[in-house]
Amino acid sequence: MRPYDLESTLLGGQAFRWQHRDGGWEGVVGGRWVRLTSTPPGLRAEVAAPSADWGWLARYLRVDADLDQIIGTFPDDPCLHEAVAACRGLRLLRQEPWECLASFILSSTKRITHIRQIVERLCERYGGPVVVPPGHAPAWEFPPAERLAGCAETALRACGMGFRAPYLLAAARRVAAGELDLALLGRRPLAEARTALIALPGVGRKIADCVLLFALGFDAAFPVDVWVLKALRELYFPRRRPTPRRLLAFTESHFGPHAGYAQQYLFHYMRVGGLVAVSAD
DNA sequence: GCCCAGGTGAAGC
DNA sequence: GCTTCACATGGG
Repeated sequence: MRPYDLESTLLGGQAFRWQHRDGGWEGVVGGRWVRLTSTPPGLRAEVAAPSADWGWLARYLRVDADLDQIIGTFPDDPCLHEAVAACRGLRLLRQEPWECLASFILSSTKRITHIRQIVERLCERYGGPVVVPPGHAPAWEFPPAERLAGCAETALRACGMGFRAPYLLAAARRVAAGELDLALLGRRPLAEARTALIALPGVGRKIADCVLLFALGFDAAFPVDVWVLKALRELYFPRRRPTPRRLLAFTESHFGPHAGYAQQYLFHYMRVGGLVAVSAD
């Protein structure tokens, strides 16, 4: 297996439930408790309930993704190569669409640590318990849309999500009612899937692209948040500030078919402070 | 106390 | 079309 960096992948702002414990990463995938450890050149997974087939985990971790091939499609651009070199083994996950959508609805103007807190509170209160190893602290699944659709807005607010509560509730109701079929979106063209997501209140281009990229398999999606915006401006438009329209056109044309991977490398690179050294040159 | 956070929607030029 | 601002909440 090619390099797989669990820390930058699991804690880098794609998913919000993984916890570092005793040298491993513990989380819940598809209602199953999992503990992952890095055992170069591979990964080791422990589960609490017997599992005959590991397809669900391989799919989530995208272990079949050929990282070298993907990086090979990036433009020949020194800034991007520097970002890639700085976090070798950073991967994209393929998350459950509902969990991903709900989590990113909660993400607007929130720090990653705080998003994690809100999501965990939501799971503790409304997610069913999952099987954990004997003696292990309890763990919960991510609450299904049907469960949250039945909650009062005030109950959701009590999880600390503030003005995002009505947005989460509206999304849960539409998914639970079958008016929005997230699995189906993954089989539609990117633009169509994006339009369907943006139709939800509280979901704009950025959150839609996160869901397209992190859950629905659209590697060309390119979420632009404050960090990536900063990276794009400093690296590619150092002189004058581009209009949002022009910036969008650039992200859609410059980075290639796996633009979303490039985005994640830039995001991670900015957050660990790598760009400071580059722009100081 | 003040500032800001993996944004969005509405209102103002 | 582009810019500005409110929107809850918690941590630095």
